[in-house]
Amino acid sequence: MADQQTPHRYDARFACEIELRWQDAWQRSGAMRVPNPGDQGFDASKPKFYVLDMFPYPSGAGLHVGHPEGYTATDILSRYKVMRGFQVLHPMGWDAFGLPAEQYAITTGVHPEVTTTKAIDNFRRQLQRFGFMYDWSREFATIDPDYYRWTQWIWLLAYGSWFDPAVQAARPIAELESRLTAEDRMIETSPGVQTPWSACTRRQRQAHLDSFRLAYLGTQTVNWCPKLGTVLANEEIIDGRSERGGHPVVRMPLRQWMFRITAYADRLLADLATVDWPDSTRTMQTEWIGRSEGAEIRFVVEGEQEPLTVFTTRPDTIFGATYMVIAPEHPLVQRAIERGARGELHEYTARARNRSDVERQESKEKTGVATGLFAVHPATGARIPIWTADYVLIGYGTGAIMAVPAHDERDFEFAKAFTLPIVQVVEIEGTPWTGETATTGEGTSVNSSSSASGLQLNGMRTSEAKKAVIAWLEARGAGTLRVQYRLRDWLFSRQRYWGEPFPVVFDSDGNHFPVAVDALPVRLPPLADYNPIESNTPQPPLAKAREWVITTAGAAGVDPSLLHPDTPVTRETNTMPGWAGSCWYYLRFCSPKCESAFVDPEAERYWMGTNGVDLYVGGSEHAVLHLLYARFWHKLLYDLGHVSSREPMARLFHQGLITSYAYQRADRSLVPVDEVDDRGDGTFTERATGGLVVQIVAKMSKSLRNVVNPDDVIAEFGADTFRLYEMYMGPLEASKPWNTRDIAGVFRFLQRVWRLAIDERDGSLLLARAANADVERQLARTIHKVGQDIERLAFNTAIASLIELVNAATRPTEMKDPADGGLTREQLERFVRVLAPFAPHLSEELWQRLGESRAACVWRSGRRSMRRCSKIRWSNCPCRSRGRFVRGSPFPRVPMQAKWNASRSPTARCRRCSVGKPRAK
RNA sequence: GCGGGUGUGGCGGAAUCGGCAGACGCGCUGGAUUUAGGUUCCAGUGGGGCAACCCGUACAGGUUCAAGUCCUGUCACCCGCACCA
Repeated sequence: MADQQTPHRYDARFACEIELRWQDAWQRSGAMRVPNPGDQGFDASKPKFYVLDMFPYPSGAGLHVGHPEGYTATDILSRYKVMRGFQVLHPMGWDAFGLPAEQYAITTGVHPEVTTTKAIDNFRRQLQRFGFMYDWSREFATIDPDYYRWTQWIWLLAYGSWFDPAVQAARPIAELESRLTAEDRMIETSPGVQTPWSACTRRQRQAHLDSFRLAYLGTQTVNWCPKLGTVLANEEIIDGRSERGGHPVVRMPLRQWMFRITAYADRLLADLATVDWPDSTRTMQTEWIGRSEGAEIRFVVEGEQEPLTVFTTRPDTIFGATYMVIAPEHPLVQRAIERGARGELHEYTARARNRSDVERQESKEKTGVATGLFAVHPATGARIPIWTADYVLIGYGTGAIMAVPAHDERDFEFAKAFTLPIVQVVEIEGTPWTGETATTGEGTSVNSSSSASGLQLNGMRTSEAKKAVIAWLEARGAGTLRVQYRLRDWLFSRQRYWGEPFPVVFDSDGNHFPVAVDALPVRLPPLADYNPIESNTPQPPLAKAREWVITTAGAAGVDPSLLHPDTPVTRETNTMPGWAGSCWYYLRFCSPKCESAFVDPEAERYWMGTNGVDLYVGGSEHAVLHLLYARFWHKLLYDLGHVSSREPMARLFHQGLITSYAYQRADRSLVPVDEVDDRGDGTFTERATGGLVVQIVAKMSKSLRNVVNPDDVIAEFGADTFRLYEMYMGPLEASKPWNTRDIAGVFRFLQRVWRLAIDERDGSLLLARAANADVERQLARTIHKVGQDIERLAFNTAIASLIELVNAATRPTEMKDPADGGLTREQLERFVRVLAPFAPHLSEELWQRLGESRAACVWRSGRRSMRRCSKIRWSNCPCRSRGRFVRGSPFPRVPMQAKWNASRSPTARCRRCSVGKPRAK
């Protein structure tokens, strides 16, 4: 607190006062507005820089200290880039559809829009208090009808498109239709029946086209989460439980809207090489897509028309296939039951179906039942039994495998459990075959020949044998090369209320029809009761809005040429998942008010350019889900000519998690932070008992009472200190513990800055009469370093060098005349510029007191000559005598890179070293 | 189990290219200023030793004139995936 002697001290009250004043001034002057091409103030000569934060889900709990971490980083970079002459787009908005608001509505009956709007207002207030340079005129939320209108529009675009394998890109489905008409192609109208296009009924044609749409209605085994009352995408499930809430998930077949993301698997994979993203994230996406090359092999099944098709990555081990396994859900199981298999089979498949994924995860013990069917080995002609077991998944490959127990651990375990034959067919160097375990990996084929079929693999390397088998299979029509992905199509329907409605209706026969683009948005109807409808088949809450659901084609906005306006129709009652709005928001920020398109093409070309967003900052928890989905939508838009870059985000950066300290008793139970005393010697005690507790690092959580509220911190130190503290904690990408005690350090730094320039007694400027040469050199070096550090997002070291500079320039107490120390007016002006991106309010205040205006605040790098360390260029001494450094030896920099040779040997050099001279700073 | 990452003082961390380990901050110690506390300023602060010096970047080896940094192995923690054929 400022006392009588120092009324002009930089304390929390004063910091808050100038912060609010400047925030208001920036807001009123429109300093944060960013013009678009064609707008007033737009300067086409300036390069653009688009920096984006992952927009938040505005929860009722308000801002968390984790939010401002990334936002401060991007704000510093934005302010720096503006000073460097860039036109910077740095927007903010709200990812506002989602489960928490809906679940709150279920318990309280308050409409999600009410709670969400309130939460948004609170988030905006909190963010504005940090002085972030967001262009608030571009703000929007995904729940705004003006926004979700275009989310629905993009969905219709996918609905009206197909993936043309010839060009590996999305094309309008009308092109496919005209091609079918022109070529009068034969299409499959029912299993095994081919009909020429011209002879097909309208229904048949429609069904055929529907099977190609990128957004399509598919019956799939879905992940139903009873607790959440909705289905979930594969990506939203971790260890058989919902990512959100950790509730159990069961599998059931359901007709749902899907996205054909698998069509883009290869491009999503290949283009990862073109972006500047963290390796960890690219690896995770690569693994999620899970491309594997192998063969599809068709086995003849005794007494069946249809062959059994399997997928294997090791076709070379075909001679080691001693049995087959099909998933319990495989159609052939049903055939086996029909053909009179034992009751055991029926029992097993029924049990496997009901077994939740959680249970499946828990026990990996192999179970299974023989189906009684036999397949014929294509090379040897041997009869091999077909089993069913739940270790084979219906969702991957063909849901069937040829089991090669000798060279696959899972098959080996199963063969041991059911005493099935095991035949070694690969010899692996360094891993001798013992028959005790499976040997996996590549090697040389053995026991792999059959004179009858002419397939000879013995002696071949694995890669060679694979090719030979595939060629042999293809020649006989018994199989082919195949690429398989782990990635599945994206389940896009949710049985929720608080999401974007699908712009689609159904007639009484269940045919679907799109809502015309000019009838968008399809608005979410209000509802009194948000509870999910209890039912065996999942029923979305929207079904309760009966007047909305039951309507006519005309009222719903279906094109009259598709359906007569009086036709009774029902609306789709599923809604889109939370990811929908975040898939394209970065595009809307380019022209948030555009009414004629989802994005204004000129604005899109300017801000997105050919590489997309220049820097995207957000948590690594979105490494797969959001970032994969957004890339998919972007590629779809790219194919259809709506965006100009192949990838949405050129550079990606994940800020680390801000954790907190927690305290543990000897029995590992946790003690709330506010019940612990620091004894100051690195040990901690529990206040109530006096017992020793151990400090650990944990996520902030209510139960540990270690959650830090940004509002409280700002009230105590000001926003500039908060910003500086979070940036000074450590590397941006690292996870680091919040330590309230450390904030004082950066607060004191800002006080020193203030005291350096301002007399605390009367508020007047304190300026040095003449520049000190050492301080001047350090200032030049600091400006250079801070610029470099900002570019590489190393804010912690940038701040450290600012502190060093201020420490060097600080006047000692005993100095009588303040003009003998500190910085000159000109030096102070340069210093304020480098400080400004980090502590914008304090800097602006000093800048104004120096009589300058913000517009003139450009970044000026120091003169190179002034950055040199000192007049005598001392350098690192490579000289060692008996393995020891000899200090203080002068040594030119260049030869360090040069090769060492005898004449330059350290001993020779050290003879010339002048030991004992001081090292220059 | 597989893949990726991280291990540096009492604490957060620095060392960008293989070149004086511990910048900067917290905490702690001492001093000056102050009636006092606080504030501010100055100095010290990896461990051992009176010292010169010795030891020190998870552990064990290796490469190199030189290793926190590169290589091999081990351990611990974190993240992702997990019966994906």
